[in-house]
Amino acid sequence: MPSRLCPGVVSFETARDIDITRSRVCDSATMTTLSPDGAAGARKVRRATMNDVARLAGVSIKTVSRVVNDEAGVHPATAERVLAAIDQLGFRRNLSARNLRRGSSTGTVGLVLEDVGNPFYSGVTRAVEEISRLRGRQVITGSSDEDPVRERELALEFCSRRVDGLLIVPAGLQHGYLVPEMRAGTPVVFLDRPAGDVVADTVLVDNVGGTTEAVLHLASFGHRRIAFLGDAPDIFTANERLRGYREGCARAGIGFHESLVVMGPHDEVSVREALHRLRRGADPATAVVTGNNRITVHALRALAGAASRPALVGFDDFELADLLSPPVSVIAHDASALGKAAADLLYARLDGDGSPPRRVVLPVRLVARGSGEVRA
Amino acid sequence: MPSRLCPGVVSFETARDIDITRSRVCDSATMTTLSPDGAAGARKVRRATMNDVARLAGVSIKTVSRVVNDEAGVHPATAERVLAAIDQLGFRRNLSARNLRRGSSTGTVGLVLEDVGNPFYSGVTRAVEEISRLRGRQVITGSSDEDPVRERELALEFCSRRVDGLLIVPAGLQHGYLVPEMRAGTPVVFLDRPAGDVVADTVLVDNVGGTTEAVLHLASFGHRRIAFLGDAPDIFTANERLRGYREGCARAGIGFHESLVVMGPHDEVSVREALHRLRRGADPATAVVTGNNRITVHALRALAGAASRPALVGFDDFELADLLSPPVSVIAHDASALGKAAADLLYARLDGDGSPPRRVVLPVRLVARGSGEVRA
DNA sequence: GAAGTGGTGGACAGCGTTGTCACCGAGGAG
DNA sequence: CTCCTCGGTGACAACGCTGTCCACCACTTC
Repeated sequence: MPSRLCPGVVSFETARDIDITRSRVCDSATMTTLSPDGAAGARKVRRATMNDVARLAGVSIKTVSRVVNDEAGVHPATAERVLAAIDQLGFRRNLSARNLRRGSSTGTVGLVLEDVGNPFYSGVTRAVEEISRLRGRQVITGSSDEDPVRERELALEFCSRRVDGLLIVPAGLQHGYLVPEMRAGTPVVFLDRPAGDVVADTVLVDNVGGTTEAVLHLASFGHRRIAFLGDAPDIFTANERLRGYREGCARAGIGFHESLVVMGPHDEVSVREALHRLRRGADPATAVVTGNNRITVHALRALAGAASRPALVGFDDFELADLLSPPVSVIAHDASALGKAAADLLYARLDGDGSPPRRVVLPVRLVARGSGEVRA
Repeated sequence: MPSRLCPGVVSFETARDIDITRSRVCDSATMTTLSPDGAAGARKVRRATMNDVARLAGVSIKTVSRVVNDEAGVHPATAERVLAAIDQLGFRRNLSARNLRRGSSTGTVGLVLEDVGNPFYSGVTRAVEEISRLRGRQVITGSSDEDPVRERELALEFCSRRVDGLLIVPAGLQHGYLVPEMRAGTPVVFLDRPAGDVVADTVLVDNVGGTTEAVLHLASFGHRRIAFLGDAPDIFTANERLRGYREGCARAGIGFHESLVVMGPHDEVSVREALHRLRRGADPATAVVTGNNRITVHALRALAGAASRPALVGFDDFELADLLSPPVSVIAHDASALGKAAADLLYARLDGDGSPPRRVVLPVRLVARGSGEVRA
């Protein structure tokens, strides 16, 4: 057993540094049955084609095609021979060649997002996959890591693969590169953020409304010094949420104070420092709105040991928010609803919907759990 | 603003029921610039081919190919004309046709897992994607939802698409269907669980060792009535962890009691009931080992309001475990390490590694945070 | 003037499929 | 016996691209 007992209480670790050199390796002797080829390995072997099957079965290639495609008009005995040959050779129809010849769709859609590893986007991915499954299509994903160049590479690569449609969480603001693709008939739907300079279907969440609501909610508990910790303002959602914050301040009649706003990019340290700064001095912040779930989590960690806590409302819901103490109030929106709405829009286009581009804004909900319901 | 203020404190909700019919829709009039085609839409248009480009540029198709592929020996002026034509027609090389002709790889690998939406697997996905990116390959994913039929469909579909390799989190125990594919030279690596009846590369985590360690850890704090809540025993990892639990009980000298084991499938209700049952009576459990992160979370929710809590160690780490009170002790293993190890193995095969199939067992780590360090 | 030489471009085949059309032999109608 | 139908089958081209090979046009060199 390679790991040892840890006697003490240690802080959170992601176990990212597990030492792979200490991994155990068993050889095949301890394993069972059914080796695919004595000594296995990826020897580069030409795959059997219909031609090979045809030769072996003593029929023409066309007959093989008929059998493979379940076309009528093949003598049962012939079909039998063909199937036996297929089995013997391990033949599997080459979909690329098929699609090429038929000029039909490739049965794939491309999904470009910021990071598949982020739970929010993996929820989106799952929803897209689910809808695509019903439509008989496969999903190819790629993570842009918020890099416009990478986004472009991915999207165009997908186009070269002739995806039937493209779902994109935009990383940048320039999407002119997609115009030829769209003109060529590839529908594109933008998710979570709009494209900068292209008119296309877009699915967003109500960033402004949600943040406004968060501020009003906090103000209704008597808070007048409400801070906002947001992501880098060149990210669409961050900027929108900042707008919502301003709007909320205005509507609550508490004024907008530059000094209460700290935009990112944020990491654990910067959030900690920002909170520290905001909460000292003569007129400290008594409440905080955090601009996304990463920032919320950083904030919670920074406040973990603190004697007093500001009231807190976070944008984005996250698992276990209800089990923390106090439970965290959030502006919730649903990754799978976002993915579903976008996929539905895409498939409507693929079904021939030629109406003008739509912009769908999904509602958000304030989920009050406790952290935001504290009197000033 | 479609949503309203929620005055009270409500319990956790996933916002899954957001009403899409209340979504706002803006028409394109409110949008900006650069419409791809006056009235857009996915009119099915034949995409420009090299032939079209050649005609327009007044050169042969081969010359276009040369330009597109940056081959030497094209007069700059000719290249210029070709590039202009490409631009005008929005031509983009068809990768399927190219790969078909060249007999080269499709530059894709297939990843079949249980659910992309699950944070653990999305971590795996991200790692696989990252490695694949370095190798210039795209990843196609599919979720089997623990259904062997679906897994098989996905894997074979991927093979039809001629993926260069396959990474599979097995849903069932029969994988003979992959033998022809493996024999045809498609390398397959199994992740997280072994295949039932095929010898192939496999990457696992140390399920037995981890659970044993959890039990010994709890026993070291004086617990002698340690319960185990595990997933359905036909799932490999669940069964292995049960084995580890037995082993731990044996080594701790506390005996194995059938009545302290409750295997799944589990949902929130069944976990709640199981815990309730285990903790009453004359000789109640004073400690619990939970068999995966879902079960751990269910257990935490069930215990949230309770007056007294059993000591708890969960298999699988999860975000925020350190911020709960008490912080949750876990057996941690790393999704991205798993994905990376599997991808590395796959690419080694693609690079020609013909050695016998390997089984890699990644170590796990006990991360003691508090919930498990409670005296009996 | 004949024979190389290097730079430029095209004709053609073929990757693995499928759509079109034509063929062949058996059987039924006239 | 001829004509026609019809089930079963195959030859062939083509999908979009690239590898091979060859043609052509200056030029240079003997």
